[in-house]
Amino acid sequence: MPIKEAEKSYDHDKIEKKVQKFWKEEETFKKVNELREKGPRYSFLDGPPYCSGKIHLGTAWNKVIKDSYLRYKSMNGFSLRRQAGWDMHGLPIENKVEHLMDIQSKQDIEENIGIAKFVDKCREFAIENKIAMEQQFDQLGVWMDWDDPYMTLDPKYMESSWWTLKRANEQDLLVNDQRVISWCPHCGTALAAAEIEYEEKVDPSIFIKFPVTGEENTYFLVWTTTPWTLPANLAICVNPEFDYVYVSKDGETYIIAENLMETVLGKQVKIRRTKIPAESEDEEDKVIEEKEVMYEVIKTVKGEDLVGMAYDYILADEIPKQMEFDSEIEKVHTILPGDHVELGEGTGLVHTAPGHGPDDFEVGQKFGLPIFCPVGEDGCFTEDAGKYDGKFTKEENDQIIEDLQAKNLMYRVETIEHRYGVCWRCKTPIIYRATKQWFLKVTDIKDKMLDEIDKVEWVPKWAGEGRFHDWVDNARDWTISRQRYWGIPIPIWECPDCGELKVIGSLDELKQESLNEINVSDSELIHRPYVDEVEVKCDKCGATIKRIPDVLDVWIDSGVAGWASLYYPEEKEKFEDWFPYDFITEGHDQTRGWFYSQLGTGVISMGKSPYQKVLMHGFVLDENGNKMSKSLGNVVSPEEVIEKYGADVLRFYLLWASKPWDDLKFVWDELLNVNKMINILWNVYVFSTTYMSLDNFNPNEITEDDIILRSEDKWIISRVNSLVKDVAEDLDNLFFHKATRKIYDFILDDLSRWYVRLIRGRTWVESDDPDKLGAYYSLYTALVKLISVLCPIAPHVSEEIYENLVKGVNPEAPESIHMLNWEYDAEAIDEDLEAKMDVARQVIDASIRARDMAQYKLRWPVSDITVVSPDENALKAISELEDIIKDQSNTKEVLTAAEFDKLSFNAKPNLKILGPKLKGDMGKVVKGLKAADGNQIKAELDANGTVTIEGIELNSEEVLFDSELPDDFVSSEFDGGNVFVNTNVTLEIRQEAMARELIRRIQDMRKDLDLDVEANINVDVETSQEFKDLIVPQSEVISHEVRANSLIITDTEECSKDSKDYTKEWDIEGEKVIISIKN
RNA sequence: AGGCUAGUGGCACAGCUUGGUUAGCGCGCUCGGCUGAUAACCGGGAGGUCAUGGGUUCGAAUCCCAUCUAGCCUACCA
Repeated sequence: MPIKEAEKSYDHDKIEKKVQKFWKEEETFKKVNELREKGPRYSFLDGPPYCSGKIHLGTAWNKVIKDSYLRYKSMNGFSLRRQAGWDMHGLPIENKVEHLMDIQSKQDIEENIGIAKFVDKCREFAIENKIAMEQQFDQLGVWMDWDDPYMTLDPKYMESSWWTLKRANEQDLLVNDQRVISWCPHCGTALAAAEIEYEEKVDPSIFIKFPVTGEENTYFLVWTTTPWTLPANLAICVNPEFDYVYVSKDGETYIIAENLMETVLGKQVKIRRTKIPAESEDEEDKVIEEKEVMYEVIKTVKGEDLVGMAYDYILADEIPKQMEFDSEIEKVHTILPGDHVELGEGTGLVHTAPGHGPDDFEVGQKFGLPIFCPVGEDGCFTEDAGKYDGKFTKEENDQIIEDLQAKNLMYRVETIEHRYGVCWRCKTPIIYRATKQWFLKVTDIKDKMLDEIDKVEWVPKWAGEGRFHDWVDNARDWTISRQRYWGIPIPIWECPDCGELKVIGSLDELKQESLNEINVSDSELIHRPYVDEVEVKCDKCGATIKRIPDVLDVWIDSGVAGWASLYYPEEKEKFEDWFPYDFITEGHDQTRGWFYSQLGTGVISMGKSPYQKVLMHGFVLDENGNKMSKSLGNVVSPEEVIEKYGADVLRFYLLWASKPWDDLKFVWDELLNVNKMINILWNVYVFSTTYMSLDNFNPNEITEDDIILRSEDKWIISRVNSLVKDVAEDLDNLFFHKATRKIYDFILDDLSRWYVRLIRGRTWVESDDPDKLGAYYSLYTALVKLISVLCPIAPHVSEEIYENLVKGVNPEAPESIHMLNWEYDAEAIDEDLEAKMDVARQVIDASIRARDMAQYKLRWPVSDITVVSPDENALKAISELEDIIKDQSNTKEVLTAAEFDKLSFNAKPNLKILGPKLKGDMGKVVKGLKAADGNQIKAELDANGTVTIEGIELNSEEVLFDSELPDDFVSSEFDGGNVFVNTNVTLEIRQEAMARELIRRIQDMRKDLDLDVEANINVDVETSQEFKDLIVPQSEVISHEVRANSLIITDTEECSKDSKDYTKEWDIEGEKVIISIKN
């Protein structure tokens, strides 16, 4: 089968659909994997995207990096595991389902809908979303094992996470503790640090007067932005090191940190200046200064002097519970020392509510304060809050302020704009609550985690060394319990009587331990609510015990993917083959997410990091550098791009536009560049197939004897092999931007703009000319190599070209381009030749530039050009590639020289030196130099170092030269020297030039007629006697170039033409020329 | 408040590791050319205080310090 002529234009939609259909029907992905089965393993783990239903450009980028890299690895012979992963549990889905089912609260779920139904809905929703996203990835041409993915809702996956918790418990890393944690009042659950986002929020900023017990009109000034925590206030902290002042103002005394006094109370002394104009000019204006003291400092004490003082609780009437504490516990409502108190904001006296702040909690524990938290899981005050019972915390801010104002305990009320934490999904501002939660004691394994980070190879380096290291270093214990429904149930059964824990590590274990009969599927059994019903026996006291009701933080779900996706430890074989992973890659948001959760659970389960190399990639931003978000309305969807330009263009663009670890500004105009590149590749392909199919070219039937390879042929073959080599290096380093930019430059510069241009003439030759076949062969080789480099990145268009170019002529060829090995021919690389070609190109560019500036048409030949360069290697390159230069510069001869001897020089005196030296004799020398032949003077100076003018000896410093080009020359610079073009038009040149002019017009007319490239024509030309004489000697050339069977050139008078022929009248260099053609 | 990253013509980027001609490329703009790859190509031109300020050096886009701006991450912003 021969090479087929390609479709004239690049239709991405048609090609990509066709290729994807081919992959599906032929199960190409599977076959490629089988092909590499025996190769060395390269293990990769897909970070599971959350099943939100829609992928965005960031997700697309992520998968494109993975896909391109893995396709490359596969071509290098590695056996891969390309299992897709899906993150399918968690609050985001619960929130969406709540929305769909119009659910308002947890109570709704538990009492009206039922957990079973709610969980079912969540499962259904997650699976629907997964399917939708699969299609989107598929459209991108991402090759992953979509049929056998790992899913966090898979019971076999989930039991692995149970095992991890069991491991944690064995190492005493699993603890239940009362602590103050972040809490989402809407979702009614604890949140981990990773689940909190920050937004600008406006909150009250109030200064409260806490009356000092037993001292009339004396107050501690305290600042807070959360009035709703005041009902839980149990103490005030001061820093024992700081100085505090007693200030008397408006009849009251305030205690405040000295450094913050003026910030809060204002300037202590105000100065008013009154100017009294002077009465006469001799006197100066009088200024009267009046000092007004706003308040007075009575005394200064150290913070530690305040410690132990008591204050009257400010909401004593509203909250009876508070007064119980007051009477029972000594430290309640007193001043306590705290090193955490700083002077950045506030008053230096910190309102302390152990139930509402992590620091406060610690202080409370230290001094034996009760952990008083009169707020329920819905964010509403409880009975303990007395007057405020049942009200939502944040909404009660105003009421509390009002109550305090009524008691005259408010010093000042303002608002403040600051960043405040919100729930990552429902955007509700979080509150701090003291609750009992389950924790992984990350603080105990932190050192090990930090060690492991150092062993991992990070790309870029700062991702691990800076960012991630910092995050882990600052990590607190990980709150893993969630008071929700759709998640992995925490496998802890706790005995209410003796407190004994039983942590179940697998489904089998659960079934064995269960006291109930189990008659539901594994998938149901391992989810709520079924697992809640399973009762087991307490190992210690024998009591029948139930599971704690919480589910796991979803970050655990994905954190355990390394072994859970391999069903370890229930299954061992695959685990041993693939764990730990050679490579993972995710966005920089995953520093605190997946990179962290895997490392934590990995150290707990395996004692090491599950990954060995990490590429941390950037974010896709809009063209202004802003994050794409629905609220800004600047989101560009991958589908939109694919529809306009296709998946290959998008894929290439994503890897080309920025360094992988930098953020990527998505700019539509830039996409056009890539689109253009692919179009040009396609044009080269069309160009190739047009001639190759015409000549029935079959590369497999060519032997060395059939072809002649010119320098440019060897050059392009060398270049393409260099490309393969260089791109491999870049891809190995994960420098996708460098790899794609090299490919881009190769297609545009080397292949299209240079090589195709060089060989254009040769493709016009008919018959099996070895020179033409040499061009075909080289072009073919270059194209096939090129697509094999391109195919990991733009897999569709490469496959399409491969199908025709390779499979079309070789039935034995692998059935997909993705089955090729990544190879290059080191022997074919000739760096010396590549360097020489660079010189030749520059010379040609320079000569064209020179002609262009002189408005000497390139179409007209010149008799010679002279390349002048001091660099011998450059001159050598030029003579070696002389034919190319001749052809492309349209010159009959290429001369080289170290110096251009046709330059004429005019000598002139160096006035700066000669002026002072000669004085009166200057005139003579000026005249003499002007009259003399500059060239002669230069020669003499070069030879002797001196020259004598009018009897005066001058040295080379004293004479300057202007160089002058002869009229017939134009010149232009290139990197290594100058090119001089001889533009003298001889008769011969004029003849050839006019022939070219004529040819150009006939070609133009052929095009008008839309003739086939190979069609023959008959041409009549009528023109003046003079013009006829110029072109007749060129008849043969003209006929050949325009494929004319006959060419009749006549004087105007003799003319008689057939009116049916296509006839056009032209003006060529002032001559009237009438051309008729017929085919 | 701390950490990380970045700031180079209108736009998007390279160069910075290892200091050294006239800071480079593409797009865009503009003027001109070419015409059998033509939705292509070639040439000329305008357009840059390399964020700012210091320092080191014979010499700084590049190294150092400080500042500003932006993005991200973090924080016990009470």
